[in-house]
Parts: sequence; C-alpha cells; structure tokens
Amino acid sequence: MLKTHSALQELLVRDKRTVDKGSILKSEADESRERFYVLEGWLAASKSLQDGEQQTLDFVLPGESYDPTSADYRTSFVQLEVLCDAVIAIIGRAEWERLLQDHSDLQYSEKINEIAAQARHSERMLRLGKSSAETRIAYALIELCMRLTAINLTEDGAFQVPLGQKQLGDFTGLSSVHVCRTLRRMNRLGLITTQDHMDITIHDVSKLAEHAEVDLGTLRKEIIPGAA
Amino acid sequence: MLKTHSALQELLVRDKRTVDKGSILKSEADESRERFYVLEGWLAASKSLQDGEQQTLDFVLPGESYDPTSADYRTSFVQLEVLCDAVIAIIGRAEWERLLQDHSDLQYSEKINEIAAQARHSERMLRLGKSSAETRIAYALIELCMRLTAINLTEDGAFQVPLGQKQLGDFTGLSSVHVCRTLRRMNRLGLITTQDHMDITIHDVSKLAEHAEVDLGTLRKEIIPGAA
DNA sequence: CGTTCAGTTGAGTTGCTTCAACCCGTGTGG
DNA sequence: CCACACGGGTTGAAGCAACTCAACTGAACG
Repeated sequence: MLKTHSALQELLVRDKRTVDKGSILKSEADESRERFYVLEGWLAASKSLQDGEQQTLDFVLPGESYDPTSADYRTSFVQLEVLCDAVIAIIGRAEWERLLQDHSDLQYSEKINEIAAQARHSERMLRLGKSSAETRIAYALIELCMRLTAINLTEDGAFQVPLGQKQLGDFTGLSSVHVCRTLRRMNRLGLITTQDHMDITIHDVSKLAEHAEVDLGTLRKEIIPGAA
Repeated sequence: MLKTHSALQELLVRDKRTVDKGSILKSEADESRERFYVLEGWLAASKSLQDGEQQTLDFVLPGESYDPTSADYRTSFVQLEVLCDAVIAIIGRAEWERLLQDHSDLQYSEKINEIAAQARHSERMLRLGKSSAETRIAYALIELCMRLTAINLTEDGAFQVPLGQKQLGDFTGLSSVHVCRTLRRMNRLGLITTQDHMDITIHDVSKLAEHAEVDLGTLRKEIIPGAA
C-alpha cells in the first residue's frame, strides 16, 4: 500500500478520479489545477518532434506527482499520457502551495523527490548521450526495478511494466526493433526474462548493473528519495 | 551588467571568489555550503561513465545558481567544472533556505528558474534521444544564444562560448570530429560562422530554428525565465 | 476463420565513430 | 630568433551500431 503524507490524504480522497489507459491528461480549463498526483498506475511524461518521434522524459509512478506547467504558467511543456488504467488526483496550484507552506515536512519530502528526479534525469541523459543500446536498456530496467521496489511493487526482482517495446524505445531513445533485439540478447545471456507484455524478471542484478554501468549502492542513494 | 535580487546582493559580495578555468568545484568540507551562484563565467555540470566518457548536463551561466547535492545530502551527483576564469559565490544551505523563506519574490523567481531549467533539459533529452547531429547542434546553439541574450551577452546574433568542439560534443552527445563536420556544414549553408575558439555568429536564426526543429517563440517562453 | 496488433527476425542502409594524418597558432627553451 | 612540441581543429577512410523496411509469427478477438 502507498503511504502518503497525512496532510495530503483528505485532498487526495476528495479529488481523486480514475482515468483510462491511453488518455492524455490536460490541465483544467481554469489553469489553476496543475499538479497531477498518482495513486495507482503509470503516467508517461513525453515530448515529441514535428515528425511524430517521441521521447519519454520520465514515468510518474504511484506516490509521485508531476506538474507539467512551463515557466509562463500557461502552457505545458510535456504531454502526460496514461499508460494503464490509473487513479490520480489533480491538485490546484494554490492549494498545493498552501499545503507546502503549512507542512514543512511535506515540503521537505517533495524537495527530496525533486532532487531524486533530477538525479534520474542526469543518469538517463548520460546514457542517452554516451552509451550503447544495451547499457541504456539495462539502466532503464534497473531504475524501474528500484523505483518499484521502493513502493513494494516488485517481488524478488520480478515486476511488471505497462509498456510495449515501442514505449521502452521512446524512453531509451531506441527503435522498437532494436529494443526487441537487445532484450532477447539479454535473455540469452541469462540476465533477465520477459513474458507477455512486459512481465520482467531480473535474474542477475549485479551482472545487469555491470551492463548498465552503474554502482547499485550509489545509484539507490541518488535516485530513490529517502534511501538512507 | 547582471541584475540580482536585492536580498542576495550582500551575500554575493561577501562570499564571492574568483576561480580558475579548469578547476573542479567541490563542496566545502563542512557540507553546509552547497549552492554555487555564478556572477561571471561559465560552469559545466557533467557526469561521466567509468570509461571516461562525459556528458554535460547543463551549463551554469552568470546569474544562475546550481546545487549539485544529491538526495542524501552528502554526495554530489554531478561534477561542476569551471570553463573559464569565473567569479562565483558559494552560499550555505541554511542561509539559502532562510533567504527563500524571507523573500517570497526570490522564492518565486527561483521556482521559475527551476521550471525553465527543467524545460531545457526536456528539449535536450528529446533531441539526444531522437534527433540527428545537425538538429542537436542547431538546438544547442539556439539555446545558448537565447540564454546569453537574456543576460545581454550577445550582440546581433553573435556571441562567444568558452567551449572547444570536444566540450560541445559532450553537451550534444557527439564526437568532437562530428561536431566539427556538422559546424562546417552549417557554415557552408550560411547559417552560422565560427571563429577561433568558438566565436559564434548566427546569421539566419529562423533557418537555424528549422534545423533545430524548434519554434522560437514557444521555446523562448519555455526556457527563458521571465520571458513574457 | 479472418483480422489485427505486438513482437521477432533477416537484409540492407546510413549516420556517427574511430583512427590516423595533417594543419596551424601558441608557447617554450636553446 | 629559430626549432620544436603541443593542443585543437580539419579532413579522409574504414568500421560498426542502430535504423529502416519487410516478411513472418503468434496471441487476442470478433
């Protein structure tokens, strides 16, 4: 179960709603409700080029929140897509600000979340710029596994991601075809197994970490908020 | 001249120091001074892989500040390198927090800065994942030009960047050799000219924007803090 | 039973990398 | 003042990783 800050509870219950897989989240018309808080399910924050090529910047997992508003407070600089039937709450900006003011511990934990998100982005950018397909995918799997473990959504290195290979490609900057080949290769190496629509099991974390070129310990401290 | 928030002035004068090109900024031993505020010069925030490959995540330009501390408040998740002789101030975390508490307008403008930085990262990630060398470099030049223009460091589309082609490659995820080729091609197309050690002039912004696959208007609103 | 959609696999192409040679401006020491 | 080394930029040639295109499979569904 997801543990949420007590001050948030009431808000989340009041404003929560279920959204269908595939829908795109838009800010409300009044422009004052902007913060999307995920209770269940996954969101993807992506950007796309004119030609339709898409890059996923981050996934928003249960317990995380995302504000897609850009600096002019008018438009959104990303597209938020719902990857599987989800439960989310939409929180008004004013309300959110008030909450942060009133609860310094919430403010603190949100700050930690932000730093962790920044660290994740850095790791991904590094690999996007300088690494092979294998490293990128290995890293992505490790990151997702860690984040899911932190919210008890893994079991012994096994977890589900509501992603097709195309979407994993959008995340790692690869074509779906190449994602496929790379996953199969890792399969053959005994690092992981994948079952239908992305039931993933990591068999040898430390070997996988080598391929991802990460140090598991440091990575955890950097990208998991509140990891000792 | 750089305009800074009045509440910062005193702090900046008190704590400012000059640092030499090439040096690496480390947090102070007491771990309480972490926010680097740049008054003059450029910093580069980078990460590297075991094999030494480096990716620059962002440049820190005059008037911007950067806190490299990771979520555990102990280590830094990036390396901060000084790209040319610079003047910076190092501000203690507690002091910084206090300042933000006391001056809501400063807090606001820092928030805007953060959102703008996030938008920039998104644009870069998109191109890192899905674009050609030409698009990446064109985008990088436009971004730098815009940011420098905002602080009056350009003149008619001409500006200097304290970067070699290797460093531009680290920023765009390309080899220095390919950066060279791409710059020369843009040169031949009449888009830009480059002189010794990166005196860049953009001749045809809108044409360059096409290559970068950006809309100049929206980009400006998204990545320049306080652009109307 | 046919259609659709995601994944898989092969073949051929391409864009970027690596390696290597060369040029040129700058600094340095005899 | 010249000789030389050095670091960055430039260019060519060759290699390779990832892409595209296309065909096939198998599962899900009406």
